Amino acid sequence: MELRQLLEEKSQQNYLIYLPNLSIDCVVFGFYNASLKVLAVRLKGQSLWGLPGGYIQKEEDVDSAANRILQERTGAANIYLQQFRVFGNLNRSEGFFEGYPDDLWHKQRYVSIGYYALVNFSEVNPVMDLFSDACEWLDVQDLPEFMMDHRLILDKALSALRKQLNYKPIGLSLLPEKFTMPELKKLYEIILGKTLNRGNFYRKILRFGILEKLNESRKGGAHKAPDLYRFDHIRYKEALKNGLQSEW
Amino acid sequence: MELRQLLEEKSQQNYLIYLPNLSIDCVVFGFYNASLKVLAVRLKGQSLWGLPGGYIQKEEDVDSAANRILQERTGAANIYLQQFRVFGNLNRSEGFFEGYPDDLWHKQRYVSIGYYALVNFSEVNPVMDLFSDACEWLDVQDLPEFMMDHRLILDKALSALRKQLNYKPIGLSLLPEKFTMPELKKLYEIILGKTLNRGNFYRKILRFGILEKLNESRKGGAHKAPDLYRFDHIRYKEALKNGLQSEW
DNA sequence: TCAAAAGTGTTGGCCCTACACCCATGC
DNA sequence: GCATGGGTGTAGGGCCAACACTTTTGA
Repeated sequence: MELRQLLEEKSQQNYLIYLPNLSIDCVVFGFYNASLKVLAVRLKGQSLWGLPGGYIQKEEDVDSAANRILQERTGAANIYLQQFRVFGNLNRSEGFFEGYPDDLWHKQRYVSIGYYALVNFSEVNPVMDLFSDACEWLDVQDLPEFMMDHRLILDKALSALRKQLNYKPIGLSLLPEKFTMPELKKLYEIILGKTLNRGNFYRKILRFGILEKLNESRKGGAHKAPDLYRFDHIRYKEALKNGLQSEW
Repeated sequence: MELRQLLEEKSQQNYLIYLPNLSIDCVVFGFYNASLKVLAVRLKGQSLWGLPGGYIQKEEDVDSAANRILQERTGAANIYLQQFRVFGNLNRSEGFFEGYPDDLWHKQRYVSIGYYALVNFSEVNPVMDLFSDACEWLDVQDLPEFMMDHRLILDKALSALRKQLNYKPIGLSLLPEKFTMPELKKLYEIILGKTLNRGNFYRKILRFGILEKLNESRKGGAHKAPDLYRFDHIRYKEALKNGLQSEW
């Protein structure tokens, strides 16, 4: 079915179910093949990509709404989800639904609450919905054009994530159960957008005391087999709560 | 006039002017008499205090709305204003307008966008509005009970501010033009909730390179007269943009 | 002259940088 | 063996905490 017809059919119903003028946009990060990925959707018949998003039910907490929206898209529950910013400029979706009737639900002015999520790539199955004809992982290093201000939202999410590296551990939600130091280092490097010194990274990460070294190594690749680690979940959660870095 | 009558009169009008279900709450910090203050209002005939807040006009950016609301309350423009979090729980104002008609504007479910502001205490004149019978500075160390979830919002603002100390300079908006090191140290101590070592604080702050030492001292107090400093605005703004502390 | 506050000096330890050096592996 | 990447060692500098010392002021 065509997008226009679908939107107009849903429009009336949405006014009854959801809070008006409010939306949620999710920036879902995954890590795969030594690169950072973002979940993106493409509306039927459109060329531009967008972030997965949705609306808040009239009788639903905002955080619950974000969780629900994410679960619909990924099939995964209990995802690490972090509200990071509100996008409330008047003109942020200007002209996007031009030609559609003015009372169309989707043509409202939206104040959007931005969340970012960190997920284990292999546990996620991107799910399309009625309005989209694509829901895929895109590489953060090589992004196509996005609709409305979704590229801005993505950039702000990345910079919020980058800030978080300075006082919280990361990786438990993004990496598989077992991983190597070079993989963890690569993750940091991609988020930060710069290369790090190997030895110094090893020592700094180990000093955090959130890693457990396993008696195994990742065989099979060329060259020396790197040691495998996993996170100590208890210490990791403590570090999440108490913060890592030097404070006043 | 009584609160109820006032609210009911404004109610209809508000539906025309503002976006429904959305509000803004401002945590306005000031520094005076060696203690941290917060601007609070009290609704007519109510015992509990609340944060100054307001609504977003249908044709207004969210950030502009926050600025407008603050200017109405403080008379000051160009205030340092920072969005820090959305409060979107369903039950956050539960029962507050019990007994009022269900279609009252103020009885809606609100998703509130939290901002904190840093202002120069002496440049602010707290302004009451129609609905309140008090608008005052309260001491952060000695707070009364607040309505709804406003105490939570205040606490989250403080902790956001505390986090900001780790990567941004502070003080330009809170202190007078000229100030002493003990005053700046006191400001940090109050925000952080702990005492700092004098010598180490001096050196660390000076190393930031955002202070200019003046050839004056604050005479008049007992004991040795402390040197006066002021911020180098150019370097201060650079530090605000680039961040201060150690990063990856 | 004395107490209290402001300002400066000093010491040891830790972390950070940079780089060098080994080790393991596939070709 | 050799190139490549993984893991560890090390030397120098800077920041940090803690504490001691000096200076300045009003009473």
